[in-house]
Amino acid sequence: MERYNFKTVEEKWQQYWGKEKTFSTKLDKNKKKFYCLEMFPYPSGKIHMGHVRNYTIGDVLARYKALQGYNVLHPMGWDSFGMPAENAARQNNLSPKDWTESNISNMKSQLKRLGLSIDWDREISTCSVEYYKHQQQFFLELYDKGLVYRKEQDVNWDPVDQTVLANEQVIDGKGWRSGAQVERKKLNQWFFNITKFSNELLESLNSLDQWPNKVKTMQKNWIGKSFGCEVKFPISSSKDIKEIKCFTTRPDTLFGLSFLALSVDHPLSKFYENDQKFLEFKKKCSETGTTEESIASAEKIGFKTDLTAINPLDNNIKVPVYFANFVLMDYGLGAVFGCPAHDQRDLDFANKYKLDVKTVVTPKKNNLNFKVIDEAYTGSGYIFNSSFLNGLKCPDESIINTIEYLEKNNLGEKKINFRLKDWGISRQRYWGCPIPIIYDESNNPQKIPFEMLPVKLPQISKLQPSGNPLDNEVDWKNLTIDGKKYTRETDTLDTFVDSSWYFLRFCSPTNNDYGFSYEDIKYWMPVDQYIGGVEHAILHLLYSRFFMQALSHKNEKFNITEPFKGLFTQGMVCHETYKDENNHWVGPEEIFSKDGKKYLKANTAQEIKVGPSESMSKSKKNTIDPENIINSYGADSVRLFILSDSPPEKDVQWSEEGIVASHKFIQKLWTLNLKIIEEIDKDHPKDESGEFTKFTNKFIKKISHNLENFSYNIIVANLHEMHSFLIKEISKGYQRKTILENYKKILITMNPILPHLSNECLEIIKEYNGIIWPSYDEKQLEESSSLIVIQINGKKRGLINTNINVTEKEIMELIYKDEKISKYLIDNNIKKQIYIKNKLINIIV
RNA sequence: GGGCGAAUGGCGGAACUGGUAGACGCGCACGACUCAAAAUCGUGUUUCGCAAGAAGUGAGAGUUCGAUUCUCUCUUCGCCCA
Repeated sequence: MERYNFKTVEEKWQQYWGKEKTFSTKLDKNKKKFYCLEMFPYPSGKIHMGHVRNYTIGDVLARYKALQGYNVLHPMGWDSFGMPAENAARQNNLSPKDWTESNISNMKSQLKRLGLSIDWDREISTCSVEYYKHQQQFFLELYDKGLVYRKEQDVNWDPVDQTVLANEQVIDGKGWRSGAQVERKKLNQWFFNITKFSNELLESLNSLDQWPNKVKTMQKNWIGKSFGCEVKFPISSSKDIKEIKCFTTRPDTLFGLSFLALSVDHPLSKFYENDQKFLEFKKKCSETGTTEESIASAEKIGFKTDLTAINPLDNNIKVPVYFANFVLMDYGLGAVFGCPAHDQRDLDFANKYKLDVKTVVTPKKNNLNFKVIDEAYTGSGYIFNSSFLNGLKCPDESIINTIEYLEKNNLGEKKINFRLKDWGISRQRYWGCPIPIIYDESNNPQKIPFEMLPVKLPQISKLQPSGNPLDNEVDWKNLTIDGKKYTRETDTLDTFVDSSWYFLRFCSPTNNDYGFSYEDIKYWMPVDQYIGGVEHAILHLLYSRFFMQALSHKNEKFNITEPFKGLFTQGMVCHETYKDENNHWVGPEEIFSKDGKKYLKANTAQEIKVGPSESMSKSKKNTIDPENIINSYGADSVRLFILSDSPPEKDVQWSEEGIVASHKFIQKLWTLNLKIIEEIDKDHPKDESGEFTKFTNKFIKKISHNLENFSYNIIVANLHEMHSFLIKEISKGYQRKTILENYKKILITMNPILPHLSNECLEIIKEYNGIIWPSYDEKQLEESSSLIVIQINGKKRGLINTNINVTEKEIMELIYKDEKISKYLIDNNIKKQIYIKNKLINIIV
């Protein structure tokens, strides 16, 4: 029998799609649009299984919507600025541009072999001038709106490599490459004022009803709105200091006050600039990293000042003031009050410096002997030991009352604080979008004149091993305008900026004078379905949402506030892990199996230890190269398997057996096709059964429903059911007309998942033209008989197949005739009967 | 520590608004074809039991005629934030 030649067929259709420009999309106001977008890849060199899964999920949806008649925008591009290119260039002595471009061309051809319905005419790459010139324009626009500013901020500084490190490059407080102890260093950097929109970004989450709750919660927590209060603490000191303001979410614990703690960058530090001991302490603080985690895990240390703070609620309570390493200037006011009994961090600090610990919250109202010793109590309860606050229910009632009291007596005021910080966008890197700023001779920053855009990234033949590359490009860095000397900003933009508006660019990929045209985005935006990994749940999605806020700020023409209407986060692709007897990771390709056990190929006697299935990663060597798999089994097999074993939002386990099974199934569908062609040719004079048409209608309903719900794994099961039904049913004898009509519909419903095979079969039966998503006939779904479950006392005792819509009385008669069931009724009185029409009867005896 | 989510055969997983638990696939077993093997096809496969039957969706309670599904408590695991 003829076997299915996936190589020829898949290549044929991929060429056809390319030549016919099947997936090129044009703005068409008469058609309803559907914008389907998957997170664009970083061009690392080769596609991996995660990409295969992401883009297959998106492609199924895009093809389904297109068959339904939508004008589908399904583009693809490259998130092509970033550090890996710079690292690779340093290692292999080539230019980041060449490295990136060759990766793109390789990955593009790999993606094409998956048979994705992508409009390649809209391809964009963020590292091209054509893309980033518009980004520079946006930067200046935001600058004019006052949403860009410069300030000093701590960075992770690697003293050996003379470079700034991202948080993930700091491992155990050391630089990932040099191994040097990372320092905190202050640097002038550019910021986007994302916190201006904290409230909008938070409130607007409520409108995103097609986002997973999980992601919305994560964003909510990240923005971190908290209600609290600024409290004024009077200071007694010989210096010119009257008061210190602290932000707190727990003013109700004020009577538990035992110290104030200030950031070393607090304005008051100016009084200690000549104090050698303070400067030493400040230096010590800089040895801790800048992440919240490293600050939380570092030992709490303090520098005691000569100041004394007075509790605003009771002038008799006087406490010391410290500078402390765990207080950061960019949270709240850079000053906090310490209440050790009800905050673990404060308790650690108080114990270290032998400060008072006064318990002011008790879990039970009557337990007035409750005392915190070495574990802070942060739960709810009642206030005590607190003068006029005693007895208040904590936290809600007590906080409200305290704030009210403080405000009335002008001791503090209610404040809302956000955890969200402004977005630092400066990167001391070469391979990124240049920041369109220049500095005059007194080092004052200013916008580059508009007509001098774009600021092109200079070609650098050889990157130095350390330092900021653009800083060394003297010819590029220095420039003269109207006889005046200037230097360029040598930092580049965070690559998250690149990905914060790329979905707008896809709408107008060739628009030359602006990043997009308003006409295009009015039609295409928002993205109807965005699909990608949950690892971008916070930053990328939040930054993109901010970018829409920023662009629409003071611009009536731009009225998109949320870029992504629907969001779907897919799970990861996992694989078993293997280790040899020396505990070294071993890749799946180095292994063969015999009698159910796995051995090392190179050394046939060595048995391999099989570890748990974990997400594919190079370090664990448990990756599978999609290209090899496509070569061996074809794109349709890969698509089928990547969708089949798990729901798309959960992790899926890649297995050799699985892909083989999918491939076999493709062959089976081909065999079915051959059999159907035979039956078509036979052209039986009349239909011997109505089951085929009935099945087709049910099938369409199921597949449509499962497509709408992303239940792609169930669709694969439906396809198997379809195969086993049809392979038997078809030989019953059907007219040519009946077969063609039904089989065509079935092939179309298969199309989103198995586009090559489906198209090929449609062409063979000469039904390729005018394919649209089939509808189903409700009448055909009606059953002529029903299978009724008979329960006695809630237990299943039998099934009765009978006419549709039988009455309860008729069913009881049938039950009495059935000995197997009726034996449970003899000698028993029926107390109650519950009858669900056409489904079930439960008899209580 | 806080938040969110999950737990169903040997394995991945089905089960629409409470109504036949285990669809579909993998694996395994047996059979057919074959000199033989591979491929292919067929049958079976939750557990205990020869059977009749009984038990069964992480554990325990509750609501209900009926709970994988709803409520509460607990255990374990995962993710995010600290």
